[in-house]
Amino acid sequence: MCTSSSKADIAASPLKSVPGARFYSFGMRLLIARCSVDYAGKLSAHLPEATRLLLLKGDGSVLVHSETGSYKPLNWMNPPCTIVEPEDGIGDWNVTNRKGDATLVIHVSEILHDSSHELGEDPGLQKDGVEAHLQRLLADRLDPLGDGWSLVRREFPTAIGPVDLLCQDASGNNVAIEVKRRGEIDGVEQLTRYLDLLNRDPLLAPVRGVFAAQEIKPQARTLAMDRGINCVTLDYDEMRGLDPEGMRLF
Amino acid sequence: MCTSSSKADIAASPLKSVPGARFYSFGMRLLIARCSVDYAGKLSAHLPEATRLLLLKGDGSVLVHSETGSYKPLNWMNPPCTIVEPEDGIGDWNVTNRKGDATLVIHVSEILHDSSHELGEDPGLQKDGVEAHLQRLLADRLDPLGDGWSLVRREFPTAIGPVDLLCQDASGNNVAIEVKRRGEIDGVEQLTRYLDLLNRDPLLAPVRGVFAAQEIKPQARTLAMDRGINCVTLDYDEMRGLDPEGMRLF
DNA sequence: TAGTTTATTTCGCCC
DNA sequence: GGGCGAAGTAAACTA
Repeated sequence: MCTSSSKADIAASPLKSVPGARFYSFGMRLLIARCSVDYAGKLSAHLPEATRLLLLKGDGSVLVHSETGSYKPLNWMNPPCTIVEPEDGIGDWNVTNRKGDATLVIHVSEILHDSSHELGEDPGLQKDGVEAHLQRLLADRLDPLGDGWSLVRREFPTAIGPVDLLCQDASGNNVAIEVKRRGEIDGVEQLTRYLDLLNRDPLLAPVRGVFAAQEIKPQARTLAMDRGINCVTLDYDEMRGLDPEGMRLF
Repeated sequence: MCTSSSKADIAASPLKSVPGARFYSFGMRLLIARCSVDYAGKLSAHLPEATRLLLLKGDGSVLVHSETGSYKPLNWMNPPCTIVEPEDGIGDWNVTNRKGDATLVIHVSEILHDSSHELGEDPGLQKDGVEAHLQRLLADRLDPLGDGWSLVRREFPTAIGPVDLLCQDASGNNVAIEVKRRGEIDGVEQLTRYLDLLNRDPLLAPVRGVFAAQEIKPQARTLAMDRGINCVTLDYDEMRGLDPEGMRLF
């Protein structure tokens, strides 16, 4: 029925205990259980008894998955919510959301698997056509910046975070480049902070800045010009066409 | 980092093995792994390395979940698709869909947990105002079925799933009732399977069937009659009005 | 922060 | 099976 191997069997995810019940704080818990489910919120729904995966996320959200079907769970509860679990796991698991306008009751009759895991924060998804890809395309071919440019490093590290691109122009001067899909004032401020820092390093200085984006808002352009930062508008489709490397993503 | 308990550690879900790789046929596999992910399909997306839950469903679909966030996975692959796994699990897991217009590559650097489970078929979700509620209303008041009926059990369990209602008619004969909002051929087939099973049990046999729905399609009615299954059309509003218990949902 | 638009939408329903 | 519209929409983006 089940095979299992875990590299570590250490302390469970932190749980606050109260008599007869436990509340989750964080961590991810996986249960394979025979259960029926009742949901009452904007609508009412019911799942007849069957064996399912119960996924209890660190933020209190709950997902009920079956063996088939797409990524949408059969039933679920969005965070933030509170889970109250019966003493031995058998019985009603009551899930309520913070707003109090929905409840999910999982009637567990048998638990076939139960494990908890600490995953930590997730850096999150990067989609193409956005900053990450623009940065890659630009790093591969610096043409839009001018002739004779060379790349020093992508994601050049500084104390306050990595600069998107550090380059040298045709004269051999260092240039810090901030890449955005949509260039707004925030981006100019960000680049300004990087330039401040980079220009304190005698090995790099003088470093000037280029603000590169698919679209640059007038206010951002004005601020950039005022601070001596050049603006470059990037044509995504053209860059993608120019650069054979750009065709394969990541 | 992890606590785990499994009731049974028997054979894994059936897997077809080929040199250096395994293909899934069914079962559900849970992996907690350090990984990065690349997706290329209608769009391209990338997940930097982190520890995540990899959910490999029986139909070949794959879900990549983090510890937070709602029910939508960070990344996923819809069924049907094929999973090719590296020899020891470390390395690239290649997921391709049947149509061949999308690929998902999971670069696994460390596996913290790995378990497989057989869940079996799921009876599926029943939404409000419909099946579940009709079932409850009918269970509370069996009037629409005839006089002198009594309820044996709601969701009477069988090997292939729960029967909506098991009743006894005025003569004390068992009757299995399948409740649908819209009665179609599938529902009749479903009830037929239940009846087959129930009638093998000498303690229950003979068990006849009743197909109850708000609306019964002509084809379904014909098939039901042909199999000796009675059809009952349910008037939702009338049942709701008759039964004071029926007013509160679940 | 709130309103609007998008989605690897998913899902149900009708034809 | 293809088209249409809702979804416990969720999530991203814009103002």
